[in-house]
Amino acid sequence: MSIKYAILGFLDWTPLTGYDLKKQFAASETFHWSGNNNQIYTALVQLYNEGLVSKEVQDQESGPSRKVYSITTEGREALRQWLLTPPELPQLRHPFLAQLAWAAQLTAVELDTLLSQYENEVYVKLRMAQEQAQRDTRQSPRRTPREELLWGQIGNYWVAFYQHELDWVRRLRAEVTE
Amino acid sequence: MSIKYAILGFLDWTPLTGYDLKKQFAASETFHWSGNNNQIYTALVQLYNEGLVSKEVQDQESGPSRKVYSITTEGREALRQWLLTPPELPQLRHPFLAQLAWAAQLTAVELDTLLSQYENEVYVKLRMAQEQAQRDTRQSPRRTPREELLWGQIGNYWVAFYQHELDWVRRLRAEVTE
DNA sequence: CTCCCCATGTAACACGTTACATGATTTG
DNA sequence: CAAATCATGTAACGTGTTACATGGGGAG
Repeated sequence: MSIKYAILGFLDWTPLTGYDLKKQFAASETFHWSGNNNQIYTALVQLYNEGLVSKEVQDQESGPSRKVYSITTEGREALRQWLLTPPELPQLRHPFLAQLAWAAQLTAVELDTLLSQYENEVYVKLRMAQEQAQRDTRQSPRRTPREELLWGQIGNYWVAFYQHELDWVRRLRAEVTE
Repeated sequence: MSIKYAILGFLDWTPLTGYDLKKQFAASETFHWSGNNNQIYTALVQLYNEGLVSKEVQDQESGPSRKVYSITTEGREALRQWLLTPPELPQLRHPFLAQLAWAAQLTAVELDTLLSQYENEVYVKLRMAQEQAQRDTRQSPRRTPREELLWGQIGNYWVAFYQHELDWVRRLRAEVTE
């Protein structure tokens, strides 16, 4: 469960509640746990039991009490250890390729419709990634130039990925049409 | 469970056993169900119950009896319907980006080591994808030029993906070093 | 009045990976 | 003699998604 380390990373930045973390995860594809209640709250409990985070309960007049989590010294050490572990390769799941694999039996029009739909969806995603990257760089209050560079290149990564995808499908569409 | 449609696709090509399918899946990243026993055999049972495939049991003198599955007319129809469904966007899971997000706290040497490890792993993957693509085109006994084109572009896709990844990490490494 | 935000959590389900279990035949 | 290949399947576990449940406060 690498979500634990992602959480430790955010908490190393500043103390946060489960709800805050949920928003952080939802905001970036890099932390792909799509704003997932289930995993975040259970991971926080586990991290707490392992002593990697501490919590401060703030009772509120209305609603459930906020639980603000902070990283502990042990947590910082665990995070650092994880940072040094060998990198994992990306996992790309691409059901559309499987669809295309058998799509030769479609008519020319049907196939082009499929490709054009895909092209549009990718285009929308690309725009979203671009806006996200801009938002990130504009307000980026990163701690060091190194961190700034890394976050910049990460945002960049997603833009480039969808751009690459778009180029690919456009080329394919052209080839299929002729 | 889109694995069912992937199976139907292969069976539309030629009758196969579960074991054959397992090898097919293992051979290509496009069908990302990593040669997964569990899902293949249960999916076949389900497809059979739904009447989308038929099976011929061949008793053997030794070992378990082979079950050769063929696609039925209903199966062909289901496959065609699936081919026309709106395309799904790719899902890219990239834990290394999450690692990088917090890697600014590492020393320059540690960070470069990490990036160089990653570069090597991606390079290996790229080479594997290239070989796979070559093998595919060389022996490709595809049914139509359209199918040939599509399979070619799919193999191509994986090569381009890892190439893109390699370029990205090399650029990043250069930027971090200076 | 409805919808969204805050804030916590649980439950059910779907999907994926690894390992286990059996056992003959072939290859190194 | 060990190992990989053929060929079937099951079990356990881990991860990920969606929906449910509760309930106050504010905005449109």
